[in-house]
Amino acid sequence: MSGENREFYPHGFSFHDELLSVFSQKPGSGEAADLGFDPASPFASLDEYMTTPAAGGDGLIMAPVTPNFSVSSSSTEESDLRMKQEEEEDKEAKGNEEGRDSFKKENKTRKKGENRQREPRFAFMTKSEVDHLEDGYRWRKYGQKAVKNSPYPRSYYRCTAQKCNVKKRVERSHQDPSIVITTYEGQHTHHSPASMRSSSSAHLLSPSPMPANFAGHDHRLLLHQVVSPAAATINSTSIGYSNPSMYLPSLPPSLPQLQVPDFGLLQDVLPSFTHSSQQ
DNA sequence: CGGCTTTGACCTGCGC
DNA sequence: GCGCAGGTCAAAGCCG
Repeated sequence: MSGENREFYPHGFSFHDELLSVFSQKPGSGEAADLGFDPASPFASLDEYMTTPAAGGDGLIMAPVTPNFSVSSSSTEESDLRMKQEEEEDKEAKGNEEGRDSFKKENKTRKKGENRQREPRFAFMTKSEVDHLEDGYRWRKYGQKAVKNSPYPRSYYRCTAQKCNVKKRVERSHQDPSIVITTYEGQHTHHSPASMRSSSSAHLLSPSPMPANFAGHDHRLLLHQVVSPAAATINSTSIGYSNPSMYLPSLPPSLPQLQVPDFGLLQDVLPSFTHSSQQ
């Protein structure tokens, strides 16, 4: 489906239009402040957190490409999304550690009052013409539901790899139909099939497990996309990190002059990228 | 024929 | 308890 794109992105990863914003949710372990937005933080909202570089922002990336675009919009949909994620964080914090390989049974047998096991979630918005963004993995659609207050349905995908329970939801913003909201849940237990086809880049991959949306992605491509909106002529995708510092401890020397209009060096936009601490 | 999408039904959680 | 919304299942159909 994206064979033509692999000429540019040999990982099989194709990008969609413009990277708008990236925000993540911490892995469900109760360590609320580690990777995601900390409800107890001094920031009144995730918006504020995201737009406040001083926050450190581990796990939260704001990388506007379009100067006019503001991730700090008061979009009710975005607010809802954040609220849901924060709620899920709370649930995760209370959750127990059970096997995750039979979520179906879990869902069907879990009684009210019990906390459903939640995988780490990671959501980001992408400006894209297509709903399902090519990310190097193979996905099987297993459901679609109409979303309240939105004319656009939400699609549910599951990774086709065996023993890989990564799921993702894809929905289009009703506020801005050009924006696709993708939520990944879980971690891949394997490498990106697309990346495996490219031995030249396979060494860049982190060992699994890794963020569902990121395994097999050369983050330099993201950075390149950030600074090169012109690349939108290629089908392009935005990428998010549950903890960017894990995967991009320092800027690759191959991209020494990354500049983001109005934001200076990329490090200034994505401070967590340059954090030396890793976890 | 295998893999994938579609879609209605079903289940669960939550608010009232 | 009821209704709503989100999430998932699974049968049927499509497609290469």
